[in-house]
Formats: sequence, structure tokens, C-alpha cells
Amino acid sequence: MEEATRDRLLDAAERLFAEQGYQATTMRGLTARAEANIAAVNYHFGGKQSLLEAVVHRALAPVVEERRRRLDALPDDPSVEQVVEAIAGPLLDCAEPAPLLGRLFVDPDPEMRSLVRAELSDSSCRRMAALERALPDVPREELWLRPRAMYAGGGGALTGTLGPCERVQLVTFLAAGLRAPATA
Amino acid sequence: MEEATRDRLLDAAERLFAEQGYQATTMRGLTARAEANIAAVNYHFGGKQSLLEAVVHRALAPVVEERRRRLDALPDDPSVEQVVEAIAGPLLDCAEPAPLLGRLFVDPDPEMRSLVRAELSDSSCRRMAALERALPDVPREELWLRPRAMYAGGGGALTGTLGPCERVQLVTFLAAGLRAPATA
DNA sequence: GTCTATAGAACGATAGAC
DNA sequence: GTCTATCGTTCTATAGAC
Repeated sequence: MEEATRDRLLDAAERLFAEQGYQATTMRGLTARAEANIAAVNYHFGGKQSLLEAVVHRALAPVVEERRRRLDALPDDPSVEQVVEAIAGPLLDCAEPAPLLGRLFVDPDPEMRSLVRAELSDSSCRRMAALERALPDVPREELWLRPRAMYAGGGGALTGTLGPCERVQLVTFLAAGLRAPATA
Repeated sequence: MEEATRDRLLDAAERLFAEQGYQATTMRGLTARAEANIAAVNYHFGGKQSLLEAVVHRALAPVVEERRRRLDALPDDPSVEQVVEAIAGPLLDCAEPAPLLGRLFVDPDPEMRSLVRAELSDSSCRRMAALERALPDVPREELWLRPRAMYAGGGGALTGTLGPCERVQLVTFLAAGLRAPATA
């Protein structure tokens, strides 16, 4: 059986939002690519904004769930690399099938940022707890800046596709940065 | 004497492009903020796109020039921190007066990315040469990935304002990541 | 150089037939 | 559920008076 129109719309939106961003993507181009009617988005989702919410949720939910699973499965005394793998791994694993993910972490569009924040908020506490456990010597205030740079950096690298080799290199780079001694 | 209309347009564009991005900024809102007429952009620049080019050039040119100066002034055997400071320092110094700079390194908008690429292309060679000199033990292929993450990470951190203390912390984080041993 | 007025096109959304 | 047709809005850009 054919893919349902609703799913084709989600697929087209995920692709076009990833390539052009939310603002630059038009309902006309989107429905054309989904081979759906111009009115289909409003019928199935209620509007462009609601479609974005659905797309972001569909892309992030499995990442958040897999991250929670991996953080819970960490040993009592994890290495920094293990924590970074648990945090960034789920993202990198889904990056190729879902090219939207890279943009979600770097696009300054406030529409996207608040959606992503909301979707990740419960994941953020677990993430910081794991980092603090693995890096007890880094003062908390300094530890809060690093994931900001880390997220953006990982997202920026995700813009292109990342081979398995480059993936290990990225984890190495991030782990070494996180492990840096406190500055003062 | 009053600031010339042309300069007010540049100032308003720099601010609004930084806050909302290029696509989401309208000529109407822009000329209203600049207290100029709706037709002024087309008269002074020829169009919205040309205004963006002028704004990006005005924001990046002093950064590129200062970076070149600092890279040339590096000692023969520089530390990684010194190289990172020479690369990222000019950016961080201008970040507060020019909040557009942060976005220029993270916004996936292809319009902006190609402009930024062009503006920084000659600066990129010097930057990589300095990194290779300071990090002879890191294989070149691996060294090419790290600045990508580094740029995006620094740009992401630049989205908010960065105090002098956080600035040192960011340099520490980036330098430690760059200094990471090769993976394989 | 600065303004008004408007052209010309694209947008998101919806009403209503099928 | 899907379609056509269209409403009302907003956009960039420009012509032409001052």
C-alpha cells in the first residue's frame, strides 16, 4: 500500500526544513515534493507551525530515548569518552537517516530553538549529571559552558555526513576538550 | 551631523540579520528601524541581497585583518593556546560590538554560508598552516575535521555574550580538543 | 537623496464541491 | 480525504514627483 499522505508530508518537511530551514520552506514547495495537494498540510496538521512541531518531535524523540537508555547503562565510574558517546552517539547514529538533526542544534531560528529546547529539556539534566560525575575536578560553572560549545560543534560537524572514522575523531576531540583542566 | 542613511541602514541590517536571520528580516522592518524610507535600500545598495553582502563584509573584514596580523606575529614555535587565541581571539573581541558575528558561523542559510566562505577563504589557508605547525603530531586528515567543530562551537558560544572569564574557558576547551592525540 | 504610490508576485490559509 | 479556486496579506522592487 502507498505511503499515507500524512507521512509523505512529514518526510518532505523533514527534508526541506533540513535543506532550507523553516522560514524559507513554502507550503507550495513542500506539498509539491510530497506529491500532495496544497491544502493537505492544513487538513492533516492544522498549519505550517504545527507541521514543524510534528517533524521536530518525530526526529528527536528516538534520539532522546536512546540517549536516556545509554546514560542509564553507563558503569558507575565511566570514562569521559563513554559519557560523550552516550550523549552524542544517538545523535550521530541518526544523523544520516535524519539530516534534519544537524540543523536542529545549530539553526538560530527561534521557532526551532524553543521547540528543540522543550524536546530536550528532561534530557539535559541527565546529561549534566553524567558529565559532572565523570569530571569531578572541573568546577560546575566551567562545565556548563562546554556542552554549549560541544553541541554547536557536533551539530556543525553533522551538517555534512560523518563517516565512522570521523565519528571517532569527533568524540576524541570533544572528550579532550571536556577533560581540559579548570582555568583558574 | 546626523549619521548618513546608508550607515543607519547598515547598522539596522546588522542588528536585525543577527536577531532574526536574513530570510526573516523584511525591508519594511529594516527601513523602519533605520528611520529611513522603504525605497532607501534599493537606492543605496540595489537590493536586499546586496545589502547582506555589504553587512557581512563590514562585519568580517576587520576580523580577518586582525587575525592575519596575529597569525603573522606568532613566535616560531607557538603553543596551541597561542594559535587558538590568534584564530578565535579577533572573533571574540568583536563579538559584543557586532552580535552578527556569532550567527555568521552557525546559520545554515546557504546565502550567508557562501558569503562567509568567500570572505574567509584566504584566511583559511593561514589558519590551517598555523595549526599544522603547532600540532605536527596530529595527522592532517584528522586536523581538518577539528576546526569545523571548533568554528561551529565557538560560534554557538558567541550567540550569547561571553565574559572575559568564559572566554579563557572557551579557549582552554578548544585548545585541549585540538591537542587530542590522533585516534588511529 | 528622499518620498508616495503601486506594480507584480508569492505567501499561508480556507471555503466548498466532490 | 482530496481537490480547485480564491481570499487577504505581505513581500521586494520600481516608477516618478519633489
